[in-house]
Amino acid sequence: MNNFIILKIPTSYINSSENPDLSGWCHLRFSALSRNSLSVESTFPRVVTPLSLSKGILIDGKGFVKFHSRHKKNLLQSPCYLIVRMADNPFKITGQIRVRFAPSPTGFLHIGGLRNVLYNYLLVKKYGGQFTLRLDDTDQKRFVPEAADAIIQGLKWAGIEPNEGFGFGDGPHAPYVQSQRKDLYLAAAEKLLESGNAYYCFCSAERLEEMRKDREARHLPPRYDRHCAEIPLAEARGRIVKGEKATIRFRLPDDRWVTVHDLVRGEVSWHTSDLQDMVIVKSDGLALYHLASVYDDAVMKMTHVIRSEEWLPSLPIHILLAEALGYTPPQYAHLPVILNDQRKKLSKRNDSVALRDFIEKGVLPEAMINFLAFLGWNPGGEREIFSLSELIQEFSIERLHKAGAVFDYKKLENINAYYIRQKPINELVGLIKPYLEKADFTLSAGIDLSAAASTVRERMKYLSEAPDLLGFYFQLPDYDFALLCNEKMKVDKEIARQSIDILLSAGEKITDWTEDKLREVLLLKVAELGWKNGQLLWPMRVALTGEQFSPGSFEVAGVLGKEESLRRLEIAQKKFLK
RNA sequence: GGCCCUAUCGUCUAGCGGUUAGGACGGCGCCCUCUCACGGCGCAAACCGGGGUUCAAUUCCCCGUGGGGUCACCA
Repeated sequence: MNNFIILKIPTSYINSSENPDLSGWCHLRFSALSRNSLSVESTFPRVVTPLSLSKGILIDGKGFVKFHSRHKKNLLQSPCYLIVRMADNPFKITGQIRVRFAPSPTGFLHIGGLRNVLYNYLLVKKYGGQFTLRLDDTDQKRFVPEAADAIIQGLKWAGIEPNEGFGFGDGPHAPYVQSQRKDLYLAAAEKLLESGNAYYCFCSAERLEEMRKDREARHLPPRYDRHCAEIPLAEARGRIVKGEKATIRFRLPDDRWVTVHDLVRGEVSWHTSDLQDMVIVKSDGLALYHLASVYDDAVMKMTHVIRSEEWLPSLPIHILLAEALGYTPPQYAHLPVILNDQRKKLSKRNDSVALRDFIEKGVLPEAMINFLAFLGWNPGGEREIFSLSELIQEFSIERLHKAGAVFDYKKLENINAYYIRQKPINELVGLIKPYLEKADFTLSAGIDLSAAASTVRERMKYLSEAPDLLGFYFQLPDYDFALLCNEKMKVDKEIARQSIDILLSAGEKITDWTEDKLREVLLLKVAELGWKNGQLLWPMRVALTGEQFSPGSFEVAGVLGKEESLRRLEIAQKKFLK
C-alpha cells in the first residue's frame, strides 16, 4: 500500500553552492521520479536520525529535503540514500474522473466481474465523475446474445448503474459497442502502419504453431520471430491486393524498459525483450482487444482503468500502444483475482460464479455488495456491515489489497442471513413470494404471510429456502407417529397422548387465540401438571408442523389460528388410535 | 519454462518498528430454550524460511520458498 523510493544523495549536492555551510539547514534538491507527491521517511544508512530530518516534499519534480548542517560530515563520509515515501494519497483527483466497465459478452456476468464494477462504481461515486458501460465484443465467435442483457440486468439488480453506455443511454462517445466501431480501429491501425509502429504479417497459423512448439521444446519463451517485420509496407500492400491474407502486428520498441505506476501495485516494470509483437488486427480485418480497448479508453477519455489482475501482463503492450497512437495512457489499477478454495482463479468451469445463480438462490443485493466489497478491500476497523452508500463514503483506492482472496461461500451465507434478518417483514414477504409461487403454494390459503414469514425470518439463509421453511403452514406434512415422542424431551407415547388431549381440551376453551394468550394458558397448565415445558410443547409443535425442526409451538399456533391448530391436533390424536 | 504479481489463524482480514498480534466467518464448548435458529459467553487457531538494517522486527531491505496470473488471428 505504501510505496517507497530510494534516492541516492549525491555528495555534490551536499557541497554545492546552494548549501553554504551555515549553522542552519542544508537543502537538497531532487528531480522528479514520479508525478505523485513524496515525503522523506528516513535515510539509509541511518546517518541522520529521522527526528533531525525534516519532512521534505517533492511535488511535480521540484522539492527539497532539509538536513541540519551538523550532519553534513556524515553525509559526506559514505554513500547515503534517502528513503522516500509516496504521500498517503498518491491518488490525487483533479477534476472529473471517467471510468468504465468493459465486459465481453461471452458469458453471464460473474461475481469477479461484479466486484470489478463495484470498485469502479465506488470510486466514481466517491470522487464524482462518469461511469461508462462498454461492450467489448470484438470476438464475434464467442459472442453470446443473452449475455449482454444479463450484464445490464445484473448491474441493475446490484444497484450499480453506469451513467452512460451500452444499455444505459448514449453519451458523447457513443456507440459503446465495439463491434460497431470497427472502422475506427482500422483507421488507428492504419496510422500505426504508416508511422512504422505496426506491420503486416503473412505468417500462417501453421508456421506460428510450429514455431511455438519449437521454442517450447527449447525452453524459450514463446515469441513471434518477426519473420515479417521487415517487409516494406508498399510490398505488403501489394501482396494483399493480390489476395494474400495478413494480420497486423504492433511493433515493439527494441531494448526498452516500460515502467508504470499501478494504483494498487506501485511501480511495475517490463523489458520489451520479454514481450512480443502482438497481432492487433486479424486477417479478417477485425481489431483485437488490445487495439480496440486502448483506442477506446483513450478516445472515450478514461482517466482510470480499474480491472482484474489477469490484465497486468498486457499492461506494457497497452502503454506502448497508447503512446504509439499519441495518447497519454490512463491511470491503471489492477485488482487481485478472486480465488476458489483450491486457490485458483475462480472459473466458470469449476466454480459457481454466475451472478444469476446467486440471485436465483436468493442472495440479497445488499449482501452480495457488502461481501464482494470486502473481498480485496476493507476500510480498517472492525465493522463489517456496510450499505452501498456507506461503502462509497469509506472507499479508498489505497486500501485495495494486492493478494488474491478466496471466495468463502459460508461467509456470504452468513452475511446474507444477516441482511434477511434485518429486512422489514413486508419487504421480505415481497421477496419470497416468487419462490412460494414457484413451489405452487396457494398464497390465498388463509395464512397471514407476514406473520408466518416473521416466524422463519431468523432461520432463513437464502430466499429460496422460504418454501421449505414455510411449507408446513400451507400443508401439514405427513409425519410419522414416532416424531410426536422424544426421548430427550422426556416425551414417551403416554405423555404424548396425554399432551395432545390436554391441548385439545384447553385449546377449545381459549377464545382469545393469540401467541401470548396461548403461552400464558399453556405454561400455567404445565405448572399444574408438574411437567417440563417440553413434555407438552414438543408434541404440540410436532402436531402443528409435522416437522422435526420448526419455529416455536406458540408462534406457529398463533399464525395457524384456532381452527386449523385444533384440526391438526385432532390429526395427531387419531394417530394414537391406530 | 520466461515474464509479472503476491505472502498474518482453515477462510476474509486489522496491524503501517516496541501489541497478551485484534475482529469476522467456519469449528468446538457452555448459556438461553419445546426442536431448529437467533442471541450471549468462552476455547482452539496465524506472522513461510534465511540473512541483513535497528537498541528493537509480523512490520523496512535482500535472497530463497510457497501461491497466483499470463504467455492466441480469446477477452
